[in-house]
Amino acid sequence: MFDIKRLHVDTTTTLIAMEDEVDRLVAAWRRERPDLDVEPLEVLSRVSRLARHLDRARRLAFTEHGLESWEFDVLTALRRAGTPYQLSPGQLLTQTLVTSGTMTNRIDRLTKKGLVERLPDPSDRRGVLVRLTDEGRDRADQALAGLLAQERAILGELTRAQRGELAGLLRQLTAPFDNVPG
Amino acid sequence: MFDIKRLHVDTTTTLIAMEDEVDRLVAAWRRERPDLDVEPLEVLSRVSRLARHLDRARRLAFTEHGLESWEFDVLTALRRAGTPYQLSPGQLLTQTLVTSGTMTNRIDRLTKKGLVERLPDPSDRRGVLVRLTDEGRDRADQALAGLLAQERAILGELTRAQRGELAGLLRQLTAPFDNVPG
DNA sequence: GTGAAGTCTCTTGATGTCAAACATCTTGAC
DNA sequence: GTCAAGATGTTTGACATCAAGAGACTTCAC
Repeated sequence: MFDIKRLHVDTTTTLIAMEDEVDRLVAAWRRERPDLDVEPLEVLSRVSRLARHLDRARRLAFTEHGLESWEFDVLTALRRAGTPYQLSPGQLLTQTLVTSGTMTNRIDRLTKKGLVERLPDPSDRRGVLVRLTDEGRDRADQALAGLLAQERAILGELTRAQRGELAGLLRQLTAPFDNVPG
Repeated sequence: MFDIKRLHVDTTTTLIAMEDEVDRLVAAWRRERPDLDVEPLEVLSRVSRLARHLDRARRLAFTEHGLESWEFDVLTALRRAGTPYQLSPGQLLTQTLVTSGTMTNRIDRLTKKGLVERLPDPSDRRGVLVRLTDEGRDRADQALAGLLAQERAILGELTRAQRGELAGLLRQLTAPFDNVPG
């Protein structure tokens, strides 16, 4: 088993490692269901919970720039595509992990706000291309700067080496999802 | 900068490290905005995306047990509390990271399904206690076993030591959120 | 005791998301 | 050519979530 929790049984110096909600969660399971091996929760429950915290923090950061989180997701996907800043709804799906109906709705709303526009795909008459307007591009750039500042603050807990290690381990978990069309 | 990506420029042996969507995302930003340091995304975008993938996988696993994800979250929080399997809505909030209105709604629906029941708090007349029914307890236990099996499969990518390391690094990021009431 | 401030849960209204069905177009085997 | 299978984007209806605020109760200083 892991000894990590041993590090902070001494409550006088919590500098070494703070307990988090998942520690309490896992301890509770070990008490209630000692027959079960709940070790997987140590990793994956933390991922889920951290993501929820990040969602909330991002929401706050974006409202300062007059954007919603979902708007940021779509606008930056287009921004990353480079000139002429256009992608198909299908390409946007794989980047944002939402369903196609949701994406249609998002494009509608962004079009109404003048941040993107819909064009027919010249090479496939079923298809559509979504293009960023100039204002959409500016808004995306501003919000990205804000987001990075916030994320840097959150990651201040870790050294550069730790961040690299964490990124590598997470990549091993995400790669199967991203590469097998699931 | 990180050298991690260097590991898999050789496309003949991808055993070492597979590229994921965030690698592509970061590469795109470095091309489009070379003036910006987007290193924080290497960690936090992976956390968010992995969480979305996990959400989907969990949803599938739970439907096999006739439960929704949100039902699982509430039922297991009560299950972990131990006999007599009851908590206040407020305690459930902090564990599930939803707003109070959402929790009210969840308790309503679980009550209708006969999985929990609402009792007046004997020590505080503003308060309520939510208690698991016998059926609720059984359903929670079954679904937990299913979830753990699935999570073990996902984590098969990593060695035990890597899982321990990952858990430790994630704890450092989640602890500030969990301990400073935010 | 009394009042102000805080806590706890529920209600309300707006909104975003999903799953599933659908219309349109493309592709490839024959 | 033609037709079935697949791909693409949209529509629909149900539903869960959130933010904000209201109502009921508790706590604590005085």
